[in-house]
Amino acid sequence: MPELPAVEHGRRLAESVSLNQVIERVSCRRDDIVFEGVSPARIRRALTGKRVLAVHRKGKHIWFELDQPPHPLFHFGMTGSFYTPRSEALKFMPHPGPKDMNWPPRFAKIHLFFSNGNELVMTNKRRLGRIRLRRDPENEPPLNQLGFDPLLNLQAPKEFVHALQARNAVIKPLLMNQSFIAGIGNWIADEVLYQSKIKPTRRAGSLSEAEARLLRNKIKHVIQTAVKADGRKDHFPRTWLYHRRWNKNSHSQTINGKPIKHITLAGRTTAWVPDVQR
DNA sequence: CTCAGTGTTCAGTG
DNA sequence: TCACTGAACACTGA
Repeated sequence: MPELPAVEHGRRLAESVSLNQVIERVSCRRDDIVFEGVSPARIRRALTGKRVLAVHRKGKHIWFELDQPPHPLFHFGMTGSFYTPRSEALKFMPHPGPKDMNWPPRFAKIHLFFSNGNELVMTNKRRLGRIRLRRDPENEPPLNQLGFDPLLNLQAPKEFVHALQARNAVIKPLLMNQSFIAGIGNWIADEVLYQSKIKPTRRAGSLSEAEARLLRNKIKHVIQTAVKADGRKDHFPRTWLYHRRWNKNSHSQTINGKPIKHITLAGRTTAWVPDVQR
């Protein structure tokens, strides 16, 4: 599910059920991939009886600030999500068991029970997500390796222009480089380049100041708009490439009738519009 | 049966 | 150090 807007949606959901609550019970099974070697016993010991003081996000990472370390960090990978018993999205979650048994959802990796009766589950279908424990999350990997978060700390235009001009990298992979900017993934990179009229194979250092400024503003615009849509992608503006990028047949086109081309960059499918992007 | 996918990391190369 | 590529991870759904 997750680039920055979807992760922020998850953060808000988690905050809404857990803020100032005590974690009364933790249910999880051993999973040495998702829990990165942390045993169920250690997770339970770290979380049970602790109070949630805040739920933070940087880039695509979420972490709970507890009243006592270590603090849990969550990364969704490509297929992770938070759910509560009242999540709308649960209706679309298939479950192999009898009907009306969609709680906890399929692929649940950790299930938290709070003192106010609320519950929160993190699912992870493909197991590319991670749940970690850190004593000082912001000053340890992976959080301290992240670049600036474009929702919380977007660079000033001048700084951003200079940061781009200092790089020889291809612009699209650079936008997805989490140590440069934290939170942009495949579809947002394509969207902001399309809206900025910049060809995804351009070198960052080749952008004019005007292009770099426009790109910065589109990053801000796309992310803020997607965050406001709060998980409802059908609320994204109809002009966005997003709605049409997945159709990979040779006739796919934008809302204005411009052909959409698909190439591979940095191992990822890249949708772009040659008539618009230079 | 094959393959791509809203992600990340690591090894190998230049 | 920087930059790029490909493979690996893991598994569902088209």
